[in-house]
Amino acid sequence: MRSGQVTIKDIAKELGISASTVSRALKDHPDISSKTKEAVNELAKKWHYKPNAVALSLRHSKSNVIGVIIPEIVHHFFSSVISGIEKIAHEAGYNVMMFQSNESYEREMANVQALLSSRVDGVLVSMSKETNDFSHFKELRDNGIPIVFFDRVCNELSSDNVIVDDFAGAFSAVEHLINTGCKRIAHLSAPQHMLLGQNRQKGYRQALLKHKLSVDEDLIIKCDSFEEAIEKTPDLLRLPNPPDAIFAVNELTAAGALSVVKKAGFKVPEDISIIGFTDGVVSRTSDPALTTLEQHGYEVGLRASELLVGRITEGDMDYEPVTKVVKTNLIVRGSTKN
Amino acid sequence: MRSGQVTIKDIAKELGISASTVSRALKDHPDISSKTKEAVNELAKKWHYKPNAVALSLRHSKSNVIGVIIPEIVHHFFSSVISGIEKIAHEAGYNVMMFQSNESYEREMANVQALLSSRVDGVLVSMSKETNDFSHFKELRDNGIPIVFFDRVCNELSSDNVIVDDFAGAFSAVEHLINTGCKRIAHLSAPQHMLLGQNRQKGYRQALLKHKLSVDEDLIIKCDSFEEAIEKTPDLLRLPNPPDAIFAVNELTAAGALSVVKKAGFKVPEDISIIGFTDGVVSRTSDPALTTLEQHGYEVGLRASELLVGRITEGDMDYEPVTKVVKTNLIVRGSTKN
DNA sequence: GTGAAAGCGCTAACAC
DNA sequence: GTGTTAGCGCTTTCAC
Repeated sequence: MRSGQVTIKDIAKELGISASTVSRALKDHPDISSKTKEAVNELAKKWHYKPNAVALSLRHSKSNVIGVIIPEIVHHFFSSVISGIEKIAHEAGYNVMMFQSNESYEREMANVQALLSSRVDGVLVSMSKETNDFSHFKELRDNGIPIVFFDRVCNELSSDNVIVDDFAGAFSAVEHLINTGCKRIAHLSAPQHMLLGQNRQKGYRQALLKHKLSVDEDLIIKCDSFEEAIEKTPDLLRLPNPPDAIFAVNELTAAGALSVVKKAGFKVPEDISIIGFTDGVVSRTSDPALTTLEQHGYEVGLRASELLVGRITEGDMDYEPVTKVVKTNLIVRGSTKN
Repeated sequence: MRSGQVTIKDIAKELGISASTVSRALKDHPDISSKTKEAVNELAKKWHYKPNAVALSLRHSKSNVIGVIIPEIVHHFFSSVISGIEKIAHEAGYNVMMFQSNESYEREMANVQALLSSRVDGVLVSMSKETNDFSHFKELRDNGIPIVFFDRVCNELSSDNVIVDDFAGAFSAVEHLINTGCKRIAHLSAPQHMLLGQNRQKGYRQALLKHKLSVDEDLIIKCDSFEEAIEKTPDLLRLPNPPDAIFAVNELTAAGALSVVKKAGFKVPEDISIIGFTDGVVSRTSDPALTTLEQHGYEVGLRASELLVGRITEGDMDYEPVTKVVKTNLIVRGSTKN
């Protein structure tokens, strides 16, 4: 048989007609006789004809591919986002090309170059922690490729963004603790150079202020991983006046704190309440299950993808950037009081 | 300026030379004068020329894209695999196009169609649970596209596979339970049409046999998700002669069983030991932390990707399929006895 | 040392 | 109703 996959030419030759007729027949063009259409469609089916997306891309200067750059895929939040992106993209007829920056600025730039070369129709980005030069993103835009940032966005670049409402989320988490009777609330926080870390801490402080509780700086610790929580939570418990609640910046940190607190003989939530951020499997499967803020990674993916597909469809690069905020919501489970 | 991205023609026109000369200059062809080369390279740089990968793909009938189909990305194992795949692929100059089947046969077929259309150079697949017809994969192969299966492989298809050593892993898990004094070991198993499910069950049975323990079919239940474990584990506990250990086919199932067992008032591991498969965050953070088999997803991704890139490079579809086995190893934690 | 032309697969004017 | 032609961006033989 033919080498490689079946082309329109193969079908044309077999049926003794021209390639353009085959092309038209396949897309049900009104001019073509139903007899020809039938013959073409039958043979196309029999030979498993698949339109060559590469040729179509070249022809139409449109690849129907969107590129995604994320820091690291092995995080529940990011893989959820990808999942949401993938859903919308495929529904809209786009394929998804995936790149990890591994939190490296170098890799991120290389990824952008690959995306430019691939002539993707649009790009979704969550920036690496290292990135503070944005010319590679500008280059995308200069080439008419729309970008939507998500989660790790850039406020120097006026761009479309989809972000999680970190401030409000943190605020409601801490308020929930206060409403259930907690008075000395510790915060295990993310690094403050990340907007996310800043906003969650602000929410924490604001909630305390609102309820006339003083902010004790000893109760705020930079700590944002399971291991770090195992290491640093004991210090909190040893304080002369230990906390009666812990608000952790993410779920693994909450899980770490939970583990330490239980081992130290405290009851959760009776003695110490614990609350996390991001609803992953860990929160659901821990004992007690963790009260947490649902971060809706999947939702972030959906919104970002929708926004991007819209920008691509409009085809006009002269748009007014938009920032969409995905609300978090509190999921009350066993690690906080009623 | 020009609409869209810069092409070789733009450069040619600007310099008053032909497109072919520009093409040759860019790839340092010996025939071209160094003066021309310089001029071309300078302008290419100035104008941020990027070769159009789409045109190259069409020209060379090679897309430099590999497709990946996985059941669901939001699993630590699968996202680790992707991470490994991505690393090797990019090192070898391939981009990665990602598809989720969401455990649906329909979607998996649609994904394969998209991959065929996109003219990817090779495909990596971990099959959906629903899949038991493999003609879509045959179609890929018939079109000269090499496939490497990983984790969820298919023994009806003689194909390249990268698998985790499920048999040995299961065997050592069960042997560990036996060595720590368990006698009635239940198995929460994956569907038996999946090789993975078969092999883990075989390992389970073999370990019992080796240690002269009888296999009680009542203790083998098809159950491979958190929810299912919540639903079905109680049945096990209600048996006239309940188990003193549970070997679960994956980590979420183990976590579900753990939760039920604790709620029912049994002590883990004193009354009932529990062991999982796949080392994700849930196993590390549960209480007690789960003894489990490290499944090395990243390693699986590396091996699978390497194998695929090799097949693509060989360019000959007449190869002898190979199965690579990635070893598991037992991580002993608190959910089993000493 | 450089250019012209053909072709990868497909489509869309433009013919007839 | 169908065929011819040109062109998307690039490479590569074949000229000269």
